[in-house]
Amino acid sequence: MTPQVNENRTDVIDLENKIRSANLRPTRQRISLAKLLFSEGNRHITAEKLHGEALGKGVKISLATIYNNLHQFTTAGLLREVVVDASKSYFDTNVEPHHHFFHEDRGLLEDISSHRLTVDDIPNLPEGTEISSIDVIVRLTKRK
Amino acid sequence: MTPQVNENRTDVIDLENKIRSANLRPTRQRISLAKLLFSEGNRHITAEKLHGEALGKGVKISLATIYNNLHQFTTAGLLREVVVDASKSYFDTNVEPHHHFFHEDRGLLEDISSHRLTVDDIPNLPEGTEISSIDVIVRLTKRK
DNA sequence: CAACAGATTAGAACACTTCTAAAGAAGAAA
DNA sequence: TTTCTTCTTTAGAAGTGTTCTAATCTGTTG
Ligand SMILES: [Mn+2]
Ligand SMILES: [Mn+2]
Ligand SMILES: [Zn+2]
Ligand SMILES: [Zn+2]
Repeated sequence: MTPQVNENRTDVIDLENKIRSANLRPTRQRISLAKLLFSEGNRHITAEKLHGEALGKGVKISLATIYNNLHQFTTAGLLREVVVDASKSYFDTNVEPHHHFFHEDRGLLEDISSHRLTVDDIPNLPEGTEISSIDVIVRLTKRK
Repeated sequence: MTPQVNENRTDVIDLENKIRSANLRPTRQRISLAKLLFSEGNRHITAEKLHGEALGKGVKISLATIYNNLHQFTTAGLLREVVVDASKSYFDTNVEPHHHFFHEDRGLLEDISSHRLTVDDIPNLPEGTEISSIDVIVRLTKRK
């Protein structure tokens, strides 16, 4: 199955370029993380979960490296951080402006396109400030 | 100045009733906290800041008691918890539905009435869920 | 290759929060 | 009032997610 192999090769090269475009060296650890984060659809994931996933797939990587890279990817605009829980950070591979459903019971995030949900009538901003972002979280529980 | 004294007496009695209405005993610590939290306008405050404030006013109270009571007040509907920072919790004395400006540099919250800011076109909810709350955070930075 | 800057790592440290279990205080009953 | 019960407070230990440290390792450039 050469096509399979070629596809994988190409994928890795794309990921390496993505990493290089952030001025970062494509190390074994970064490539593995990029594969987990970016190779299929959008993800919302915490550092510890990602670490567990990596170890589960046999990728040897320390938790410090997970944090280092999540922050570096975030700084480079490859990820964004979503604040929904006062005790842990979620990283989002969708960096377009958008909003979220948050399933409180499962600790799970789901995107809401900002074309669908809109925020209206934002009041005048306090003097000397500008908007850095607008976050809408629709918190969900099980229907009773 | 008897009026002063009477006013204070009445305030404390109101606070004691507020505490009793939550099925909690009006202890010295609870009355002091209620005074700090509820006696002038709406507040957004963290546990450690409130602890510092109490100590600063000579109220002897442990941090554990601050946390215990913030949670008890929240459960009783006297406070709500606002998630804006992945590393600490803010408690809000305004329990009406409303939204927030968050001054990221100063770690400071400011209310936006939900009459002024509205969220439109919330998409259909995922199967089997219902909305528990909708939080809008308008994050602000210093204007450059 | 050599040389260097950047990256990874284990484990310590940190900040915030929760837990534990013992002592203290409030309210009800008598 | 005194007694009894239940609730509350507390110091400090423990827990949790995250960041730091400083030694080692690896990618890149010449
Ligand atoms: Mn962070
Ligand atoms: Mn809490
Ligand atoms: Zn998202
Ligand atoms: Zn508020």
